[in-house]
Amino acid sequence: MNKEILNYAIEQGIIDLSHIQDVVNMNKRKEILEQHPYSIWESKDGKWHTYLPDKEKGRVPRKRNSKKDIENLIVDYYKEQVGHSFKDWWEKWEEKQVRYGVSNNTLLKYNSDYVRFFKDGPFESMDIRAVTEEDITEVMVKCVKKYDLKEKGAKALFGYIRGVFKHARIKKEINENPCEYVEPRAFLRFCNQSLPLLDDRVIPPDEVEILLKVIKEDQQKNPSYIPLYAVELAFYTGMRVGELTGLMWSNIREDLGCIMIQYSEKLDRKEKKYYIAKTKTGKERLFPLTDDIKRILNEVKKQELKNGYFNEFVFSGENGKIHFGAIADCLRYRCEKAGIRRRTIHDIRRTVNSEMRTSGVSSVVAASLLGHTEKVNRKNYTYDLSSIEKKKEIISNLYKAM
DNA sequence: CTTAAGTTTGCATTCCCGTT
DNA sequence: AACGGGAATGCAAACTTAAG
Repeated sequence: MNKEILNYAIEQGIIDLSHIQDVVNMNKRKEILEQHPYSIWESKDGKWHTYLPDKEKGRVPRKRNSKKDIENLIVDYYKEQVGHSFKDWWEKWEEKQVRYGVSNNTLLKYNSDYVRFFKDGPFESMDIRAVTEEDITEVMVKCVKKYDLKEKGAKALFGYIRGVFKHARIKKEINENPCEYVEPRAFLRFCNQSLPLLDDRVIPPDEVEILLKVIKEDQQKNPSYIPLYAVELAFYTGMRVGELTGLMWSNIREDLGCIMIQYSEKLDRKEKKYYIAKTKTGKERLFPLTDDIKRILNEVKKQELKNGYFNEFVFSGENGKIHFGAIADCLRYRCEKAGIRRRTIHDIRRTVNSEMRTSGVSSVVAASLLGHTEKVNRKNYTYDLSSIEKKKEIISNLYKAM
């Protein structure tokens, strides 16, 4: 509401501030009663009943003469907890994280994870001073089972809880951190242990062939649809999707015979704004300008000039530079069209690397081309794509040199 | 480990084209 | 010109994974 209108209404006595206070209190009361997990009922003798949470017994019965009295009891109980609940300390921890400078994207993730794991759950209203390592283990086991969490997910969730308790410990709300007594084994053993299949990570050669064919066909049919060229370029460079949309014409260094992969387009999900920043590792890298890449870039430039899309960014459409969603979606629809399972730009990245590695390129060179460390290259990007014939050849030659 | 980039999912919106 | 159905494309929240 407009501030002047509000002030005017108060001055004129149209709005009475004391009434507003009443409304706030009523709402707060209503809110407290709504989140109370136990029902409120009247017994035959006209008495009113409910339970209140209890850290030892779990819950304790309570009885009063009227509904109003029992509600007052509940409201008072929860008011007592104010400032001490897990929820309150989560908020304090989050505020601290903001002060320490976490990004908006991370903040948004914290919030969505809170809703997912804690909202309306038993943990959020618990008095943090009374939470024991058993309570935490119990919550962890419940969440692991409920959400079928993998080990990483479970560890991330535990990381949140530990962070909140650590903060509470530093602020002297609690004397020791119960998380220190939690045995991760107790919940990790319920984690989903399944590993991703090879086909989930890399695109097999026959599907690469089909996709490139579909892309070619669509380029002929709809040559001004720029994302098609970006997907094609991904197949030749293994670039990250943000790097593709962050690519500028000034990065195409014909003089050096290479592409300077320097920027990455990112999205601030809170502000809903795209921005250009450094690549994920913060480093620039050079990628050779091959004939295929030159061909793609020339076609892009030609189409953009023809349609009036041309600007400083390599991949631009009628509304200016395109965003990574367009490239990801473009690939998705080409897959559907080709009748193969959905693939992502990152699948292409893994495929490009695995092709290099299975044909004998060292991790030093592959990692340098893709812009990550050798360790990351081995851990996340190297999959066996060699055919059984190739393996046969290798095994046949095993002792030839001796 | 924590931080944040990337992917998935499920619509919403726009485009296209044959039909009224 | 308006309609309508299906395909293509765009978008955002929810979820997974990469990488320091």
